[in-house]
Amino acid sequence: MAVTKKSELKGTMDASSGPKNLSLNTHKAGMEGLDTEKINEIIKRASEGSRFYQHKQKHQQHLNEKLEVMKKEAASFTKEQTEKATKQMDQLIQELEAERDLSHTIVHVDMDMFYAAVEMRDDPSLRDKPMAVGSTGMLSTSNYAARKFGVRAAMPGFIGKKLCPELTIVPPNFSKYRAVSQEVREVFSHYDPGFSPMSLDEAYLDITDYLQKNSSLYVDEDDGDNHEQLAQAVVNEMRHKIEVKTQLTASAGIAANTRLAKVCSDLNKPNGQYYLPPDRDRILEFISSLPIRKVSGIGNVMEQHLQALDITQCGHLMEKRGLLKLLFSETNYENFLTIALGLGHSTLSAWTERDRKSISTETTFKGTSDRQTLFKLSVDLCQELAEDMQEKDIVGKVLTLKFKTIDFQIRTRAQTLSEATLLP
DNA sequence: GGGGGAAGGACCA
DNA sequence: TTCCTGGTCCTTCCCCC
Ligand SMILES: Nc1ncnc2c1ncn2[C@H]1C[C@H](O)[C@@H](COP(=O)(O)OP(=O)(O)OP(=O)(O)O)O1
Ligand SMILES: [Mg+2]
Ligand SMILES: [Mg+2]
Repeated sequence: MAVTKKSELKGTMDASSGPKNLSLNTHKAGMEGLDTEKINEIIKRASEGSRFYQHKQKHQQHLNEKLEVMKKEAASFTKEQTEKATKQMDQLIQELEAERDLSHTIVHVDMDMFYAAVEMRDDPSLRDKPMAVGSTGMLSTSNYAARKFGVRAAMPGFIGKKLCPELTIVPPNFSKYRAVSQEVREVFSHYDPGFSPMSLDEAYLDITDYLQKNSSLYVDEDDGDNHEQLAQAVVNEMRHKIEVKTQLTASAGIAANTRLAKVCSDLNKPNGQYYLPPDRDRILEFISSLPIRKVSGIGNVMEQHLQALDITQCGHLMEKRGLLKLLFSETNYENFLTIALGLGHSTLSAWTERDRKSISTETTFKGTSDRQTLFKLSVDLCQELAEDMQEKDIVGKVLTLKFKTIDFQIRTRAQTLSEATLLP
């Protein structure tokens, strides 16, 4: 059992932790095309029979049933229905196209194997050795030597050890990562004072202004169409500055909007960058063969839904747009269209000065049903959360208790308070 | 049809 | 033997106006 106390400022809930499909998450990042056969075998053997694995299988089974229902529904639509839906989607496309904005240059910067890189920098004995940051219970990230063995983020440490017995596991030092992150952000602010940090190790920058004002520093004037040269030079310099300042490398993607920039930052990892020209045809060409899973927001479950409809690349979203309109919610099919068109936020205004919506603290411990033990843990978490809120000068309106059973079911109980309150 | 509340779930780093 | 933590946003259901 695990217990969480969460205080929220608005009114929603959440859960966490998403398992993978049936085997290893090979798509994400790091090493491509190694002996995945063997790796999956080891993972399966290590986890088979465990409560976690049982839970995962149950989840997958439930999903399979839903996929079957969806496929039946998809087969039941008439040609007329699909054609009509396609026409309606075409109308939407017109509206979306009218808003396409290719005038901004957005950069997504993402540090390479961030936590692991910091630990390797500060302890030379860890370099060249496979290592990961985390605990026996869970790894936050791994270095590239470890990724060769299939050791990855969101993998429990004990499985990492089975894949790679010589793996060194280092406990995380969050205050250190926060300090490094601060240094990196100082570099960002030189290129875009309004940059949007998305986590400790990544941020979006809108360098449109910077390019316009400083182009003469990087390229010869009157050189015709030099946007690529200019943007590449600026981002290269930025990554270089980060490396000089922190001894850590970063990768970057340069494109006309945040969605594309994010995809691009992954393409030449580590210590590389990728430039996608702000040109409609080039963007559509790029996006059409892109695996849907590479798009931020499409996870394991949605990938399986789409795969069941033979949609694996973003271009397929366009081909099957009528069917998608009939099967999915409005938010979903509109999102699919923007993906298929290579659209996204071309400014960072959506992210500026967002107030936080929730604050929480949770802990996982050895399973118990003992009332007193659970009560004591709850009180401690409340205490911790209250201190955290006091420190950050936050008041809450909704209090949520979250608990996780030994078979990984997550339940939440929430109560709205009549007044925003600090101490429950 | 809507808003507010409660519960659950997908996804991200 | 063993599968984290702290966030965001979306969907569904229910009650009620
Ligand atoms: N599932 C997770 N749980 C906790 N922390 C995580 C998790 N995934 C990632 N992190 C942390 C550790 C990472 O160093 C940091 C940045 O994530 P991310 O950029 O995805 O990977 P990375 O920087 O370690 O490697 P990469 O070189 O692929 O970018 O966030
Ligand atoms: Mg990273
Ligand atoms: Mg990242």
